[in-house]
Amino acid sequence: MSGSWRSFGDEPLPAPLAAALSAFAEQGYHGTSIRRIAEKAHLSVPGLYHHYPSKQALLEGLVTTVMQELLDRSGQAVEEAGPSAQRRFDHVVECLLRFHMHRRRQAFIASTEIRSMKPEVRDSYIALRDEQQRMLDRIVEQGVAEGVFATAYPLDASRAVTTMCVAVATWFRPDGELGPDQVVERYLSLARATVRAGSA
Amino acid sequence: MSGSWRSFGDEPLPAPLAAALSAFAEQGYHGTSIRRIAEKAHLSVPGLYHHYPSKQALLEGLVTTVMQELLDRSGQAVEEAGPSAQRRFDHVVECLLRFHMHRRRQAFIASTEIRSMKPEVRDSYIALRDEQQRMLDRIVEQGVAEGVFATAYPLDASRAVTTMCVAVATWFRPDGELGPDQVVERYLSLARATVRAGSA
DNA sequence: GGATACCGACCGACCGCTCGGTCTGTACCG
DNA sequence: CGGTACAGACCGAGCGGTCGGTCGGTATCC
Repeated sequence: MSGSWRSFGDEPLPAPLAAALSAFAEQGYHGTSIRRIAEKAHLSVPGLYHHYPSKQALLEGLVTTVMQELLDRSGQAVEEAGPSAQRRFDHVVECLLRFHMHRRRQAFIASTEIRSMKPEVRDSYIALRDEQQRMLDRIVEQGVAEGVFATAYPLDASRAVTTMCVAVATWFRPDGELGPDQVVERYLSLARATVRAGSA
Repeated sequence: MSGSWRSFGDEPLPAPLAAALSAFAEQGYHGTSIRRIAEKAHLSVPGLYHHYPSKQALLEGLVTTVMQELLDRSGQAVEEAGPSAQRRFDHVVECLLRFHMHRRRQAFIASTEIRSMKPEVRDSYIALRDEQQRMLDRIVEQGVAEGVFATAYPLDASRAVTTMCVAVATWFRPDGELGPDQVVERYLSLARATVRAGSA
């Protein structure tokens, strides 16, 4: 379906994951006790462990699904954009921005709790994250090769653009003064400038 | 002294702070036990408490000094730049970049452990951080007013530039393939592009 | 009656922190 | 110059409490 990467019907997380999400976002992984998560999920501690085998499994359940979703949406966004580097770039950046506004807490946890992941969880997360970065890298390189982007440092610019999009998750608030569409407009303009896109 | 904001003679931290720094950087605040810090400092637990009254005091000792130092250096950098918005911008960005390479672990902890700070520590840290942001905000606004920066969104561009400079602390490695001077050259170019500075 | 969904009670380990000391100086007194 | 007084630096042992996780159940549904 066209543009489906743009829409976020808020399918609810299972109660234990939703509880872990809000607790981790507030206190961090190590700062959150399993009892606090159980309490937020309206469950006893053994009740919680009936659904998830460990605290680490809760973190894993949050971060692997979220990165996979981002990757899927980005793939759709690029595919829909067609061959133009400019359009591909715009679509991926918009996708990154919308994702980090609508999934802000999951994305925030995934990027800040890397240290708390056990090696296998961390490795698979980083692999997905690198794949996401390379997707944008290739687009910027394509744009530079075609002469539509004029940056002298394509890979650094690509990383910088990703960084500023990801950082949106740290300050965006649904009830803030800027709505998602305004943020997309502004940050798309900034991202284009960073790679020195031809248009204004 | 001219350019003193550029030079980082590595004055060593007191042993307990150095130990806390490396432990917090590896495991995070809540993921680090006081015993682990004591071990790294070659001290017993009571020996550690002889120097610092609490675990929180170690965190405070790391984050308040580091933000104050950044603010001091930025002030010097701006002052040395004179009245030109372009030169002021360049100096502050270079200062941010060099700081986040040379003080990367302190800066990383300060920005990632905000949740772990007790309210008074957090409040004073955030006040310093905001002051740093406003310093760059005013420069970008000045540049836009004078017509040397063409960005349509000065405050968003200013935040984006800060974000990409701060993020350098998360990936820069002293033994990496890019040295500090190269990073400054590249990111200064990116930062100028982001605010649409007149020069190439 | 088996599977699913839970819970009260509990476990060993570890948490941040403190108690009651022991050292090694160093300063001053006679 | 020996002796006393004191302070800073440090530690073994252990405090009350919380941690992640588990055991042995019960209630409910198909």
